[in-house]
Amino acid sequence: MVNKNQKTKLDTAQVILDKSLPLFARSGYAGVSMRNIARAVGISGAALYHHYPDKQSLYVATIGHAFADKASGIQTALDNTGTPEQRLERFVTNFTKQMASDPDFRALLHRELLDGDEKRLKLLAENVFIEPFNAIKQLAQDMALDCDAHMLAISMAGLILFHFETESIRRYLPGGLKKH
Amino acid sequence: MVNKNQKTKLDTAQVILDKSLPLFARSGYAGVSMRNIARAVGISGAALYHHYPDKQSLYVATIGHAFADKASGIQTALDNTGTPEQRLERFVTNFTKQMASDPDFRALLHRELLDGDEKRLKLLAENVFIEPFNAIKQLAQDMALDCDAHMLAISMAGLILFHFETESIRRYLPGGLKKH
DNA sequence: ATTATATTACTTAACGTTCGTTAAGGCGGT
DNA sequence: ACCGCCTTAACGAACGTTAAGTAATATAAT
Repeated sequence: MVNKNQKTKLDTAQVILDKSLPLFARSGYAGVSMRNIARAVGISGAALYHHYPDKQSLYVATIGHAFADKASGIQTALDNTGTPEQRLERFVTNFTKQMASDPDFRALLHRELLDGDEKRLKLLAENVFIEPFNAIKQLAQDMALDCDAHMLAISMAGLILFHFETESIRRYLPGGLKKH
Repeated sequence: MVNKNQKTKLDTAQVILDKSLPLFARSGYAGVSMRNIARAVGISGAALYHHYPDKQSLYVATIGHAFADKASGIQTALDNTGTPEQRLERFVTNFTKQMASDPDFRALLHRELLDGDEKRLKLLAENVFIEPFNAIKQLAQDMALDCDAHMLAISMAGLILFHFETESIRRYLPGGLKKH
């Protein structure tokens, strides 16, 4: 009989990923210790090494898990029904809602853009962003916009994400409160 | 006679700020040790404590110094000659050039938006960004745009900064190379 | 069915290193 | 003689990681 007990190795490994994600997102790689993560999971520090060989591997697995989750979420925002204008608006709305609902993912994304090495950035680009990126490029062509599609896609993401990134500081700049 | 020797306390304190800035920008607060900074400056670790009481104070002084520098730079990009359109284009050009020329400042800015506490963010907002922010809001009014001036100013900054932020990952997304 | 063996998932203790920080003192300029 | 600026040496704490052992479960042999 397999998995009679619920606490198999796979389960714990998943719990570790789920618990370490917000820690890494909030404090960054160097700001979170293995003992910290272990405490959040509810096991001893040494137990982490039965699931991941070292801290770096755990970190990579964590962002991999987070980005895989998001990639599937973003993909559902991409359907090809309706006029290009409708599709664009639907995508922007969905993308904005998804980013709004997950501050941890946003923080992790910004951290990776700051600190990620070539390998991780390439993985991130090819596994998460290439699909929505190409979808927006396609949209730009369908709407017969004459501007650079690459620039347009980046600009759209920037417009959305930067408003979240500056959320914490905009309270100190003159302007409104209810923006979404 | 004051300051006959070049190596006064003030000078060293400035050198410390200048040398620690790129370190903090590249690796973040927790990723840089006092001994690291000391080595970059060329003094012993203990000597740092003759200029700054602890690591946190040194970090705050570093970002304060970096942001004060940038604030004066941005201010020169704001003159009131010409039509609103000319002023806007001139400001965007200047702002973009300044951000392009200082990756360390950009990294430090993103890190502060991620990690800065209330006090530091407030300082940052009131000492660095309020002036260009208000200038853009004024521009929006002069050009009789009917959109929200607060949103517009944030969006403009986001459009510029996000392109730099994603510089490292755009190499892996289909699109051009020469963008500026 | 019972016993022996292996494996899994964890524990506490400890290792060597690096961390922020302090103590104590040297050395040149006033 | 004093003071500003620096040194080396050392402190305790926290770090990533490993060692050794335990209790429970699965597998296999009798």
